[in-house]
Amino acid sequence: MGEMRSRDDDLPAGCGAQARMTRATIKDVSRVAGVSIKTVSRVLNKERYVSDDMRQRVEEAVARLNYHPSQAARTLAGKRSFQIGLIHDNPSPYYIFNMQAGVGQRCREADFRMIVQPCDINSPGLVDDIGALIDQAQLDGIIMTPPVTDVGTALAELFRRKIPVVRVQPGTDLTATSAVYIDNVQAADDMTAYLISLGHRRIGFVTGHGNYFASGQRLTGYRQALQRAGIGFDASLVFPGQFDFQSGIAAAEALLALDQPPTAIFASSDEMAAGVLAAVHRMGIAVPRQLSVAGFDDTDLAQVVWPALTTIHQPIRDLGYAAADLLLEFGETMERRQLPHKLIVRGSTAALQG
Amino acid sequence: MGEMRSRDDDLPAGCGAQARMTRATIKDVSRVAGVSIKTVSRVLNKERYVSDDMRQRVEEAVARLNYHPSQAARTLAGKRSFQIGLIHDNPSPYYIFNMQAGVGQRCREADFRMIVQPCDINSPGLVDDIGALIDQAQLDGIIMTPPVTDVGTALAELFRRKIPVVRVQPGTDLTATSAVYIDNVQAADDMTAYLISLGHRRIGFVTGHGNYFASGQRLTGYRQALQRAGIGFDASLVFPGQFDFQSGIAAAEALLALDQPPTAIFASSDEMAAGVLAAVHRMGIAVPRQLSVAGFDDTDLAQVVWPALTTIHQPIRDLGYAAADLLLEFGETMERRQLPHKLIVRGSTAALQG
DNA sequence: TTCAAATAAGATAACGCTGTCATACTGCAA
DNA sequence: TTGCAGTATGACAGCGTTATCTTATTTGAA
Repeated sequence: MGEMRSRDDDLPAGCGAQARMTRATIKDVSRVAGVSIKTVSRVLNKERYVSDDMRQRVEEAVARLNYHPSQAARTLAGKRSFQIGLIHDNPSPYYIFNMQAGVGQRCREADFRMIVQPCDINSPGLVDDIGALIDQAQLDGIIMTPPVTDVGTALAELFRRKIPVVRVQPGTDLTATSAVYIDNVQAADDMTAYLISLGHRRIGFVTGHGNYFASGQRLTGYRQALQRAGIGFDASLVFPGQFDFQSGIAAAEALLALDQPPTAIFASSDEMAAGVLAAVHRMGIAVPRQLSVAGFDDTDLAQVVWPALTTIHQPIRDLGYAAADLLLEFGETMERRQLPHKLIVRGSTAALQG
Repeated sequence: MGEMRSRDDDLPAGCGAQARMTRATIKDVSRVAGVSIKTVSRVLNKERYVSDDMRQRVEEAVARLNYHPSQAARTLAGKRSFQIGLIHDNPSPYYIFNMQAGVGQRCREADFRMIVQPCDINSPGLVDDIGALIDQAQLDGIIMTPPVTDVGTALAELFRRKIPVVRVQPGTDLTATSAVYIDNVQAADDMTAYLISLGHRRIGFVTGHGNYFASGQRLTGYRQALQRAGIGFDASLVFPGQFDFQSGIAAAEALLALDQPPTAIFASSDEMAAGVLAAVHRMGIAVPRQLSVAGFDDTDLAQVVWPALTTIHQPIRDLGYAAADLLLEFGETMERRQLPHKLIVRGSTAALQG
């Protein structure tokens, strides 16, 4: 493997003090501003005890030289790296994209950098990989998304290293770290109650993947709403899915083959709801006239299928922003933040036809 | 703003040589292995002129101490940072997710790290942001995706810094940097020819966003196939889209309102094809019986709408992998790599009904 | 043999910052 | 007037690596 070639091979030979284009350093800034290196450092780090005069001179020099501090040098010399890690094992582009967008925005505001690390919760090397990441990058904090949030060995490793952690929608050890989350139980309850309000009594439910605690929480919400409405729980109306499109197809086929098929199907992800729609289209069943379909998440997908999905909006980007915010504002101090979900009504649900 | 709290505040007081949990350094390794620091460095960097004996002793010590070199120290001391940047201004989660996956995989193989930097091509600060990123992180190379690929000022800045660059699907200055790409003209030609082979003569075309050169290339391919088949080009069949869902809806409404509506619509993105499907469903037109619809990209979307889209598979993940590969293998040396696309036939297209 | 080149290892100086300590100058209460 | 807290600046030693130079030792061709 050749790897990268050196970049400084084209110097005009034989010229000692040639004006090489080289990055400005803090030393250059201090010289131009006529102050000490330490004073420049103070200004850069917004420390106290710097006179306005100094601050201004430094800032001018920084601007003039277009100086940007070396991340590496700061990390090496200081106790902080200004980097946080986002660890995920999530196959959904939509989820990851928005999570990154939220975390990334908060990082940018604080001049932090986000290091994204995909992983595999079934890999035996998971814990080592996380440890290596923290060691190598000297991370100041970690954000985890489900289902990595609930891998005990990984959590233990993080505690061992005493690194601040924020988990998004954790399922276990709820009080062990800071966390941001939505109320999945209430959200599923809301959707189920909405379907009931449309007159539906037999409501199919497609669960999510067993690795995700949210799956169980959503099922709980579904049962809770049924109970409140005095509708008996019928286990045959619950189909175990995996959050994916194929699960939705399988669920629709199974549920609609029942003797008493449901008049509405609530899938606990938009992907699965899209699967339900596809299967149902193939069978020639009209949505929402003959069957109401609801999803969960409000991904891009929800607006792109036909008919557009009634679903629960999960503020993924905001969750990411909040997670980073907790990390940057509170560090090790435990803090929890619940964000609001929202029922979004679109064309895939309708009142039960007489 | 409190920012992160210090992490070393919980030392049991009054204990000098307390066994603080602290990262192993190269010095520790050298001591344990009984060799010099430099020899450890040589082994770590796979340099020549190290005896097998030494190598083994060092490797054992590394494993025993669970040592991971400090990224920061390496970057500061060396000429390389083992980091490359991925710069994008792309709103598509699917595209970004897969691009990151490809680049990320190649990086992992080479023990490099990927820094993802979203940007805004219309922001006046674009060039400065890119410069700051390179300075701060001391990047060894840059990968750019469309449409940032074709921002002249940004390119100029990269040249000024003499940093290796690989562009994905560039539209301008084709020979200025290394590049990976697919043959958009041929791909659109393939799809158009396929539709023609199904008997279609009036084929609507929905173009992509003007910022992307691929948009024009796909239109060229469409015209090329028509011409070869002896079908006259009808400008009224071409609808200007923006690559998004709404464009597809608008396109379908416009094209199907023509006196002589098309029997097939080729949208140059899956999103737009999904929009066409949605509009068409609403109008009660059956796909593919009454109208064939084709997309481009083969995103997740293509298999999740109904009917599933006939589309061109664009190997986004592979493009990312190839881009990183070019960067790591060739550095500044110019290199180009064209990847194959593939026509994927699914349920949204059918032979023209007599 | 004999000496240059290839091989193998170490000592030590950077790299560009931050932390710590020292220094000096301000007030302002005693 | 003294002194002491608060304010403002600088000198200098690291941080954990790699680069450069130096010092053996071995190899191989003349």
